Amino acid sequence: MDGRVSTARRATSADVARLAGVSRTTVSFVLNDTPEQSISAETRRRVLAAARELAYAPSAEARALGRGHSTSVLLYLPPAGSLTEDIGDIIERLSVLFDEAGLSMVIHAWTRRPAAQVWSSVTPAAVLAWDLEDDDAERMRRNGVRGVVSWTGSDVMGRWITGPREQDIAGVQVQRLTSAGHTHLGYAVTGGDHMHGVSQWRFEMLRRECTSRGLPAPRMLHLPAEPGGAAAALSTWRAENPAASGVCAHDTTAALAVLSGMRQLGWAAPRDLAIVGVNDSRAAALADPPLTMVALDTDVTARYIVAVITALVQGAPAPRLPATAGASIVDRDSV
Amino acid sequence: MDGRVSTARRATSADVARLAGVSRTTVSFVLNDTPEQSISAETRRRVLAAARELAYAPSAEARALGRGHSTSVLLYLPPAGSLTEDIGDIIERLSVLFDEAGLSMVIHAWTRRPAAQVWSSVTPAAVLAWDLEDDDAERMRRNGVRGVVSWTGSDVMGRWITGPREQDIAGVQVQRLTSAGHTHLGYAVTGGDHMHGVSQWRFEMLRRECTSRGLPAPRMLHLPAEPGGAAAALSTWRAENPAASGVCAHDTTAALAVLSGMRQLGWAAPRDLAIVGVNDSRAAALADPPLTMVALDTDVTARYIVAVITALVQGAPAPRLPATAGASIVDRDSV
DNA sequence: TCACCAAGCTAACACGCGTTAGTACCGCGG
DNA sequence: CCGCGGTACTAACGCGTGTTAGCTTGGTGA
Repeated sequence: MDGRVSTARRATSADVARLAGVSRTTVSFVLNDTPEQSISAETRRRVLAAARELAYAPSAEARALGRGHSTSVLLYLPPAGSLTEDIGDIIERLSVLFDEAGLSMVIHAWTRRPAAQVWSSVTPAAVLAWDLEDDDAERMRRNGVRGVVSWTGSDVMGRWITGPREQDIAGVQVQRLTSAGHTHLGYAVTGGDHMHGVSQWRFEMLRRECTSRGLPAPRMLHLPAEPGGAAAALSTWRAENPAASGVCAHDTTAALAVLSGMRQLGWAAPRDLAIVGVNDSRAAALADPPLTMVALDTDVTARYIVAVITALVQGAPAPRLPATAGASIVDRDSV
Repeated sequence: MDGRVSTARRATSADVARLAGVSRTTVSFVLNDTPEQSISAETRRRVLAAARELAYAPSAEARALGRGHSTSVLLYLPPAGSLTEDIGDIIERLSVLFDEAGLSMVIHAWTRRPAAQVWSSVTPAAVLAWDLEDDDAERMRRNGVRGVVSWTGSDVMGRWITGPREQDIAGVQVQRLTSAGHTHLGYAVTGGDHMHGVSQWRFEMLRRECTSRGLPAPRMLHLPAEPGGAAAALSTWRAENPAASGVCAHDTTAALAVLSGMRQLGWAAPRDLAIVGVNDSRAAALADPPLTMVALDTDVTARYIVAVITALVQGAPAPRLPATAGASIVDRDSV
């Protein structure tokens, strides 16, 4: 119950040096396996033993200070309310992978206050943002951030990350619906989401996919989050687009909202309307009927993001998108 | 498309000093409003102007190096897969609040590798963990971490954070079910979750709540994630506990799983089984029937967590739990 | 005139690390 | 005996802060 502050001081490389009876420099050479330096086996053994005994771990701050940039990656969270299960999965994955790459992930919510103050607090090696203005990106670069990557924005980097991915998603969705005989499609999204970059981008990809296959352009279906409103929005949308028989939902919530509205109207899926959602989740699997979803391979996606960022941090050319696209269909009963 | 590295160097306090025509020390005095130091109005003005012109932001690393600890709070993520919508909300809230408190939040996934190496990468001022072993906590304290807080563990700090909260949740759940006439209750949880500290802890709280009200102890209902298995588990559970008429679900997924199993068995909620879930979500509101849930006030919770941690970091006594408990019922149709 | 004080500012150190430029030692060919 | 090269190590610097001790300058009382 006490708020007592431990006075324990963590071990420094000087402590290790003292215990091993060598200089601090030698400790650094041993622990970093500095090439072109010859250390006798006996000395190396003593240093390692001392380090282990003191549970020595180098200070990231001091290291960053010397090198000029830290090993932390600043991740801007998506707009409020969109930290959902699937995004959570990717973040979890990213955390592990960055860890393995020797980087640590710092998370900040996306607020509109002067960006400088935010990244000043960490001096990140790279910034991974959900959606990034061009001038923000440029300002970050000018302040020494080595990698600036956005998931959805107009920055070139962004397309590397999610652009092709979004295209794959749209492709899988349309493919599944057309193979079931649906040609007139809709794009369903809930709440204020339709204003965000992600859904704009995905809607655009969907449009391109449809025109490239010679299908009519998809029709936007904007649903409120409450069940009652969903039914109303659904019936007016059907009245305006009588031919539409299949809908691509933006996420699990949108798919569930469509389902809920249909239930109120006495419609059944897929008989009256077929649904393909994006980002599989437990809620989607447990819905009635269980939802057919496009699953994003979070591991592939996360791995690629980490590969791009580590490359940028090291000044190497960024890798090309992996061949395995990472978007696959999970067939259930809503198509 | 180029991975070019910007050569731009960020401004340091020395740059500001040069531009303002004063010493670096004076710059530091002005920018930190160091008390007991007298700076002329004119000098102060020049320094502030120079700092603004250069868009100067102090280096967090250098500051941390001097002070001995950083301003970052290390947040251990819950075990894989449990980063759900509501937890996401809290994390989002935490990020904003820590930001306002001048702390930055670093996220690490919970892996079982030597903890030392993890927190060495950030030298955190505090650690906020989902579940923490006592010896891990002690080791962190010894290594200079000022605040060690766990959400669910046996650490005293943990009880400050979520202990009373869990108790409130259990209280609200039981209250709602008993007021609807249900006295024989169950506790539903999915997947491997029943092994984790959170659900153990909540089950325990539920048990205490029931005995304190003179009700029989709740019966654990463990559901697999797939719909089919849910139906089977549900019917054997009912066979073993024929009197049980109400169930407290651990989260949205558990509530949906119960619902899905009931659907397969031809049961209807609340007629055949009443359900109260925890942590309201959009999926719960869109279920059939819409689920009655206990909503955790994420803002109150997050605010309290931040208050405790900032107090610990500053060496002040931690505040008492706020009066508003932050757990309230969201009435829908499953009770 | 001298001592003294406050105001306003600066030199210099510490923080913990990586790294460059060295130093001491030793064996060996000339 | 001298020079040379390789091995094994160390002194010292810089990274950008915050902070302590001290330095000048001008004014004031004795």
